[in-house]
Amino acid sequence: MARKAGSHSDITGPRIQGAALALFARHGYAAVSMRQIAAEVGVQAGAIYNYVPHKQALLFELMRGHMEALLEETDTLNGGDPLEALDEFVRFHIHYHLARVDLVFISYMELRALEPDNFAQIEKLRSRYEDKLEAILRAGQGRAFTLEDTKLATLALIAMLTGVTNWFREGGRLAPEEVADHYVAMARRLLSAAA
Amino acid sequence: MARKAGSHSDITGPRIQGAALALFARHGYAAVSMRQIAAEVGVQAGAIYNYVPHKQALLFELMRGHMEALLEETDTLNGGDPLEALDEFVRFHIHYHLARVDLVFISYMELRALEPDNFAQIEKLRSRYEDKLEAILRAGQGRAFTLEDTKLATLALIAMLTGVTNWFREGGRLAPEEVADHYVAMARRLLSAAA
DNA sequence: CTTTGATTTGAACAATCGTTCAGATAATCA
DNA sequence: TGATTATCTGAACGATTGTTCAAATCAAAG
Repeated sequence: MARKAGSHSDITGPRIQGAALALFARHGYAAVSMRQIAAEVGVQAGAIYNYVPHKQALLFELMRGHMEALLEETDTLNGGDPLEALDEFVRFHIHYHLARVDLVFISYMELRALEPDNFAQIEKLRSRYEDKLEAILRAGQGRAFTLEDTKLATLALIAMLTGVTNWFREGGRLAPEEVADHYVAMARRLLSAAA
Repeated sequence: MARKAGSHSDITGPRIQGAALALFARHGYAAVSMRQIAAEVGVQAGAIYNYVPHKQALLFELMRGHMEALLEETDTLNGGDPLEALDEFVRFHIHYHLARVDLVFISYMELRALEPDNFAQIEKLRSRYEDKLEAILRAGQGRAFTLEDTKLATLALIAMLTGVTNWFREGGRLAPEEVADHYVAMARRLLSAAA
């Protein structure tokens, strides 16, 4: 037996990525074998190497794709005055992250598994995202917002917002929209923003 | 060669735990081998099994010890009125966690690596800790604090506080005491607490 | 100084790891 | 239809995994 009926790279390629994503999120990069990923797709381990040069690239491409899509999306945010920009950012962050819990999860948890060069690339993208929020806070500092330490507030806010992916469950007590509403309110309070 | 000069379980035991902690934190549980841990201690892999029945127990005992020590410490907090209790909790959390970044890190990151029974045990301990903060918020709800959703505020607060272990660096811009001051202020604002 | 018990080595185990590749089959194109 | 290309299998590779255990050596006790 060799090539399988109906086989096509446009189908198998994405399925490999999807299986890797799900398995990495559930068990961790190091704990998942190429054979497990292949089995999930219904293929032999060797077939994966038609799509990816090695296991590390499988992880790196997932992260890079996620971070770059995230940055691209944030570029479409309008902005307006600092208070409006904050609300918009918080709302976007919550919705975007809740729709991609697995990607968010591995992009944070598996940083250790990246080789140094790859790690540096991802870190650069991550800090570019943080900078966007920091710019909003800095623009409103002393006027729309009251904060002693902008950098610290940025980090605290991001941690608070991203933490939502840890406990949120589809079909739980709150819908994503309600969660976003609450976090907008909490973010405003955290920054002593005018109502 | 067999038993080594100066060997004693009171020394080797803790060193194995320490090496496991450091390596798990840096590379992740699944990515660390028993031989790496042994090498760090200066011993052969087989020697570890005089102290631990298997690799999983090495991780589990680290987590359990951490969570139980954490809970025991929080029992010594005085309390007072809700606002005082909040300040005290925040300050304790920051200091305690900053002094044990590796333990905090693995207790959060390696939950996936726990077998179901062990996971359930750790989760129970973790939720007991969260309950303590939630009780403080609930005690002050509508009076000392203004919050629409106590459970959500608890989770947001914990995420914000624990996030500090991700970026804090010894010898950085802020000392732990200053970090704690800022987080106390931010926590108060998040809950719209009276100054 | 002898005996007992604690501690470690070093080799071995079956299983699994990431990765390679020649050969086989299916899809596609002429 | 026949030739070409894309896709996958299945076996193999050396390395590494967690774990076990008899034998060896050291520490402690009598």
